[in-house]
Order: sequence, then structure tokens, then C-alpha cells
Amino acid sequence: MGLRERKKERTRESVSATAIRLFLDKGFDQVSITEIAQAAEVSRRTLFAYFPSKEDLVLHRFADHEGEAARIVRARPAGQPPLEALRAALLDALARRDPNTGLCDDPEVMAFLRMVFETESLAARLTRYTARGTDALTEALREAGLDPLDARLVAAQVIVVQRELAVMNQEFLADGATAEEHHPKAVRAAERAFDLLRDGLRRHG
Amino acid sequence: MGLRERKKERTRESVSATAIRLFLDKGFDQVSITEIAQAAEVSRRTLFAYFPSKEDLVLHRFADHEGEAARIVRARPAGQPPLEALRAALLDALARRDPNTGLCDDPEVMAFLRMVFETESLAARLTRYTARGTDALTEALREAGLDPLDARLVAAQVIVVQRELAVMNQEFLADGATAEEHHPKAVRAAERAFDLLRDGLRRHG
DNA sequence: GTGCAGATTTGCACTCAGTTCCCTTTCTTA
DNA sequence: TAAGAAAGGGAACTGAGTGCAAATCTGCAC
Repeated sequence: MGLRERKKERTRESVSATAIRLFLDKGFDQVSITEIAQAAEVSRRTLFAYFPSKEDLVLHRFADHEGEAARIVRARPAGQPPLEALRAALLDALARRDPNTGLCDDPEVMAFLRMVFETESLAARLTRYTARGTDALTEALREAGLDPLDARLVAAQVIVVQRELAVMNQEFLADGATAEEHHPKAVRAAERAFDLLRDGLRRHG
Repeated sequence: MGLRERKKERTRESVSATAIRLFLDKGFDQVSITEIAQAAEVSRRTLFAYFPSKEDLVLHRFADHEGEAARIVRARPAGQPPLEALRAALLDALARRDPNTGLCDDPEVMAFLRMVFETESLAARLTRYTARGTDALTEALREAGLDPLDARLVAAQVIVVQRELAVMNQEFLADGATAEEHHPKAVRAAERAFDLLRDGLRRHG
């Protein structure tokens, strides 16, 4: 990795970190691109070379996790149903207090998620990011032998359920609970959600 | 309804219709607000008084249907499970070739949906619109006696499944099928989707 | 009819996101 | 070390959206 690459990586990281710091401080809509560029000591033009839009300064963090669900399905032990692999992965993520589960009470992480969910343009674009994750999961479920129609429906359901669970966890933490306190409840909710996916509403409702 | 109200309604309709005509003609991103305002013979400023953003010129059509699912659940016959009411409503909408099901082969409707799904900013914002529909359905499901957690999970699943079905129908029509030809397949897909919601993946997959 | 109060429309100037064009700096590599 | 490519920079531009004050229209009372 040459000097050029290293420098780019550092610049990219620095710009994003500067931006997020300012956003958390003053609110996403209250910070202009110009302000970020000045604080990060690059030109506006360079900033846009790294991040095609203001939203991407924030959301690129989610982009990395985009294909997570598909990866989990592909990497599951032989004989394990895809849904059980996804369930196990979610429970594991909850245990690790993975920020993506919404069950992480680090103040900075909470402020970050709060900003994303409450800023209209960020929330809208995040959903588009996750759409690509849904496509990837659909493909993985097909490889796992599901009927194409089922694969698509189940993928959409799994992704949307994971999102709802994360939002709910986040809400409880915002109401003052610690991750520690809320963990059992989060686990029960996750189990319930995957039970519903596996067994349907009839057997539970 | 006074003259003032009627005139406002007419202006609103005229502005939106003009905008959509131009969008379908040249593409959403290729038409400026200024151009729309001139064509509709109002000032830019007035246009923004009616529609707070460019996207709203298109998406206000969806806003009306936002609470549909919640309404259906509330209006269901006594004793009918909410899910069955939603299933029946969807089958009925398919039979009516309701544009919201994606099973309407009117060229203008198809061009409209195509534009919405393919324009990044429209698709993103549409998802936000439907989020409010999800909230309304959640509430209706709670009233119907579902556990709050289940209500939220099921609402999210129903809405996302309806959307996927509509997109799939739209894809088939875009590939040249007529609504007539595709209708049986659309019905089977809808039945399958609601079977999955009711019985879970285990009993089918 | 006339006039008045409040609602609506309009033009203008402004901010900010995002793009384009073009030039300078910096790194790579042969 | 020189040529060439990649990255950075600056200025000017387009287009969305907003704030403000002046102009216009409507509903209503007289």
C-alpha cells in the first residue's frame, strides 16, 4: 500500500470523523458542507470526491454492514436452516452489544443512532442502503434452496424485522435503560420475532 | 365550500398534474421547479406553498393511501382475523387492477410507477411515507388485540410484503405481460405471501 | 356597490448542496 | 529524474428551498 493510498484513507477518515463530530454537536441540518470542509482542512471539491453527498458522510458506516445478513446465511453450518442462522447471529450481536442492534448504551453511539433516525434525509437514505442488503439476502436465500418468491419475501421480512427490533431497543435505551438491563428483554423480543417468522402468526397470536 | 377553497384545490391539482406530465416526459431530475411553475402559471413561491418539496409533487398521490391498511383492519367483519382481512383486501385490489398493487397495465400508470421506483430521491422518500402507514397499522393491530410487540412486527412485515408484491407485479408488466395474463400469478404470489405470514416459513419452506 | 381584514400570491434576494471546468500539486514508476 | 497519472484546489455555475415585504384576492359587513 503506497503513500498515496494511506494518505487517502487518512483523509477520508478525517473528513468523516470531523463531519460526524460537527453533526452530533449542532445537528445534521445545522452544519454546512463548507463548514465541514474548512474544519477538516480540505476543499469542498475534495470532500465531494470522497463522499458524493452530505448523507454519505454519515451513512458510509452502515454501508460496510450491508451484506452482513447474506454472509451469515452463506457461512452457516451445513444442515442449519437460514432463519436459525440469522436468529443465532442476532442473539450473538445482542450479546456483543453490537451498535447495529440498537442495544449499545455508549452515549456517542446512542447520539449517532438518534441523529440518523430523527433526521428525515438520513433515515430516508438509510432505507435505500438497506434495500441493497435485502437484495443480497434474497440471493443468499435462493442459493440456500428457497423458492425465488419465498426468498424475496423472507429477505424483506427479515431485514425489516431486524430494523424494527433495533429501533425498539434504541427507544428503550433512550428512555434511560442501560444495555445491561434491557438485554433480556431485547433477547425475548428477538426470539419472538424469529418465532413469528418461522411459525407464523397463527400459532402464536 | 367557498370560492377560495375550490380555487386552491384547482390550483393544487393543476400544478401537480403539470409537474407529473413534465416528469413523465423528460424524467424527474431533468425538470426544474422553475420550469414547472412557468408551465403551471404560478410563481415558484406559490408552488412551494402547495408542495413543500419537489418529491411531494409526485408522492402526494401515495399519501392518500397511507392509512389504507389500518382502515381495512378496523373495518373488518367481527371475528375475522386482521391478517385475513388484509389478504382479502389485497386480492380485491388485484381484481380491481388497483395501481397500488402494481398490477395495472395502463401505460401512464406504469410509467408513473417506473419513475417512482427508479428515481433515487423519490423511492427514498416514498419509503418514509409508508413508514407512517406502518405506524397506523401497528396501532390498528393493537386495537385488534395483538400484543404490542407483535403488532409492530406484523405491521412492518405486512407493509414490506405488500410493497415487494407490487414491485414484482410491476416487473412482470414491464417485461411485457398484460395485467390480464399476470393476474393469476399475482394472486398466487399474494396468497403465498399471506400464507407465510400466517403459518411461517417452517410449514412451507 | 364599497371597504376592510385576513388569506393568498408574488418577486427578489439569499443560503446551501452538488457539479463543471480548469489549473496546480503530489506521488508513482520506468 | 522526467513523464504521466492521480489527487487537490478554486471559482463560477445550476437548482432546491426559505424569508420577507409588497401586491392582490376573497369573504363579509355595511
